[in-house]
Amino acid sequence: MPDSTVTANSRNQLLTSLLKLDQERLLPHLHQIDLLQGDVIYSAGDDIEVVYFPETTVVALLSTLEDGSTTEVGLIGREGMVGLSVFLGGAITPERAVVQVNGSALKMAAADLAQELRRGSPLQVQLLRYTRSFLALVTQSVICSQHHSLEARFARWLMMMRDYSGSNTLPLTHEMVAGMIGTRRAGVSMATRALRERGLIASSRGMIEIVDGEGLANAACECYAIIREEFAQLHNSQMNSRPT
Amino acid sequence: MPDSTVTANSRNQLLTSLLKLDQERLLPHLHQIDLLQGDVIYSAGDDIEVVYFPETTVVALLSTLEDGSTTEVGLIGREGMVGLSVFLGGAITPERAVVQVNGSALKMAAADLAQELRRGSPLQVQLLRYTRSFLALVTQSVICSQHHSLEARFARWLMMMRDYSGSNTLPLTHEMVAGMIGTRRAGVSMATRALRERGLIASSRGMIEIVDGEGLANAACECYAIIREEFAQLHNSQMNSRPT
DNA sequence: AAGATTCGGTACGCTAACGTACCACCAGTA
DNA sequence: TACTGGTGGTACGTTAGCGTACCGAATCTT
Repeated sequence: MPDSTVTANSRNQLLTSLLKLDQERLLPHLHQIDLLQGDVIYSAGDDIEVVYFPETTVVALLSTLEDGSTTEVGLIGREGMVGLSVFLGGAITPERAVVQVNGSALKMAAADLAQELRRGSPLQVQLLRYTRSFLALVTQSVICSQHHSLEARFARWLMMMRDYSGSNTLPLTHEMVAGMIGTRRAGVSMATRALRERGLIASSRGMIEIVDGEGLANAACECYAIIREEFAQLHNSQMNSRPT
Repeated sequence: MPDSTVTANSRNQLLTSLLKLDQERLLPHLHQIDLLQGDVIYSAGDDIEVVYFPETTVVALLSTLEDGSTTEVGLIGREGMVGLSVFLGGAITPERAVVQVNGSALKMAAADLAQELRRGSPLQVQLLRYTRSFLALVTQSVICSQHHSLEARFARWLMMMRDYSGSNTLPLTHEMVAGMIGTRRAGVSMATRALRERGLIASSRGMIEIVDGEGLANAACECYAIIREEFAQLHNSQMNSRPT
């Protein structure tokens, strides 16, 4: 597929919200790439040289402590960009970015993004909005990890993964999930059993399937609805500024 | 004191990092105000009509759950601005903002800020940088509240309050602290006793005093150093772009 | 000075989650 | 086919922190 169709067909909402004129200027700098689950896009402390606009892939930002324990602090899908730090005026990223769901993204050199922003691109406004939503997501995670039970957080996380990936079938080991929601592997196993016994999910080796989405949403903490609402608003504003 | 000296003398680092030219354009829109501990600047869901540039005051952003429990998600002092949402393209704030430390701030109508930004002010770059640091603060809080003990988080919080307020003597009730770090009042009382027995703090009714700052920093979780480093970098970049 | 209110110290039982460990099993590989 | 590493189920003792409650002391009010 020729590069010239990349942006027009892109499913990344930051890009599609731009005018044709602006999209075409970005085109030569964008390159499609397929990302695989487990790919490490950035390690903590890396210089960011490339940013990514997910189309169908989903990327997690992970924060790591001295003792090696990790927690996911944010998910990024087609509504956003991986490498926000560049936009926010920093060269390095404080978190690890790991691909959660196989899929496509468009990549772009950080320098090209910086130049595009310097010329006063409308992308600036879109990125500001996105930053707001992303900040809301992280903010909610603070109080969530403080006050909500493992099971409720797990349910929320599964629902969010479903929304981001568009699939009820998630190829995940308990170990991976544990690293995301910041608990032990054994804890995830127990939560999985609890949710399965309530008829909300099914699971097999390396695979979790959402059987009853509505029920799972109810099992999730309030944070799910709050975040969903925030990103629904972002989506609307992105679509509203989209060229016809 | 006449308004004309407000900006030049301001101790808000976002403002002092600007060129005289830009400062003078902002001047007519800035008004000094004294804030008192407990003042609620925004309630959750409020339309933001005014933003604040703290000079000596410290403001906390609080997130609240359905059951009424709260947790602080960020502190804002003279390095930043209260009302970031305006900058990020939103009109409403998702969190409550409450004054923690008596002091001065400069306030400005949100509309005036928006206009200033529309004209391509250098303030934009400063606010982007600040957003980056603030996001780093919130991000760290996610993993912190997930993995660190009450006592360590309490120690970190005290140290941050010391840094922000510039005073070792903090007028705080246990109840207030509990609302900040997201626990029970009784938990704060116990943590206070533990830290006092270690000779790190002293306390009396409505007052906590840091006796051994270095020791308290050691008692705090690693998050303290990480956040401190992030804001030290912000401070440097703010000072470097400051007019001579 | 008396009364009311806020604040802090402390205690009790309880539960979620931890760290760890062991085992069965499934899926590749030799 | 047997071996091996990754995965998930489950269990045990431990603990941090919860919810709640009660009381005395400090402070404010009148």
